[in-house]
Amino acid sequence: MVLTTSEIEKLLDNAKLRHTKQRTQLAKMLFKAENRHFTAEQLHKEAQIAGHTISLATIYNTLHQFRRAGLLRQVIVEPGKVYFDTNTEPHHHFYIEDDGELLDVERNKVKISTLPEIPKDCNIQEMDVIIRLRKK
Amino acid sequence: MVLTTSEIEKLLDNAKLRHTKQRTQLAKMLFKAENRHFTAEQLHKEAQIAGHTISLATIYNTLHQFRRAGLLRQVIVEPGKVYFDTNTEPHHHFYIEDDGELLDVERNKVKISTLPEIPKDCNIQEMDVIIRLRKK
DNA sequence: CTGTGTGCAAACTCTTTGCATAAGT
DNA sequence: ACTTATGCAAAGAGTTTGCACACAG
Repeated sequence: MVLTTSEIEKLLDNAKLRHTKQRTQLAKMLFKAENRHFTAEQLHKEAQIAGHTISLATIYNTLHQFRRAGLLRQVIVEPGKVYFDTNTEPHHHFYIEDDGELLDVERNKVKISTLPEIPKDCNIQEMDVIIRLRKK
Repeated sequence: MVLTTSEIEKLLDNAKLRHTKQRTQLAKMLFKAENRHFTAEQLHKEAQIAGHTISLATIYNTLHQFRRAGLLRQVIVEPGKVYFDTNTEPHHHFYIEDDGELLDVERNKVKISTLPEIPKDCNIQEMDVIIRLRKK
């Protein structure tokens, strides 16, 4: 996203979320830089290293609030671990299994020319393409 | 798969797994019918309804043994839940979010004409396409 | 017999929840 | 003041593991 501090404040306003210390700190960590992928645990560690006081529970709460506000997306690539992605545009992923790293793949880099017939009475909600990689 | 009892016995032989009561019962539940998708929990319930005596731990152990033997595949579509799939051919999935149901999509029904550049020093391990559906 | 498999319960990991306290507006 | 957010610890879901006993070869 790469937003400025004042843009981040607008983001919170739009989401009708109070500008608390923790929320603002997390928002800055997430949206001041390029798109990123992370787990709650990773973000927690990172916040602590940055010297912020924030509990893991608050990280989870905040991430879900951001997700509901459309600022984050969940990516499921491994059992028992939820990744979050600051890129909310439709796109795909590389997943490097060796070290659990997620990389964005722009949507137009994967051309899907044929789609299967969708079961009647269903709508497509989303389409995930995960290309699993192993290091040589 | 739709195998006969004797084919299932060969399956276990090839995987170098003893023909124990529980293992054989599970193998029959899984491979005597068409391809299916299920969680360990679901399979456990089903086994109990069928009157089999088998613990959840043994279900997990057996599923992982089958997976190592290449008889099953894992599919990750939801946080905190692992689905298994008896279809080990490369293929894709519909996931009906409303009721947690997985459906196979044959590989040739999804034509991918362009692929992104793979990071150097990596190989494609697998490619998952999950089409998430919602009921109207 | 010998070694592997099984069931149970306990442990573990990740995530969510309840509740008292703290902070925002 | 009033309301919402936070932190902690406890609870929860799904899965894995350790160990004594049971069973297959």
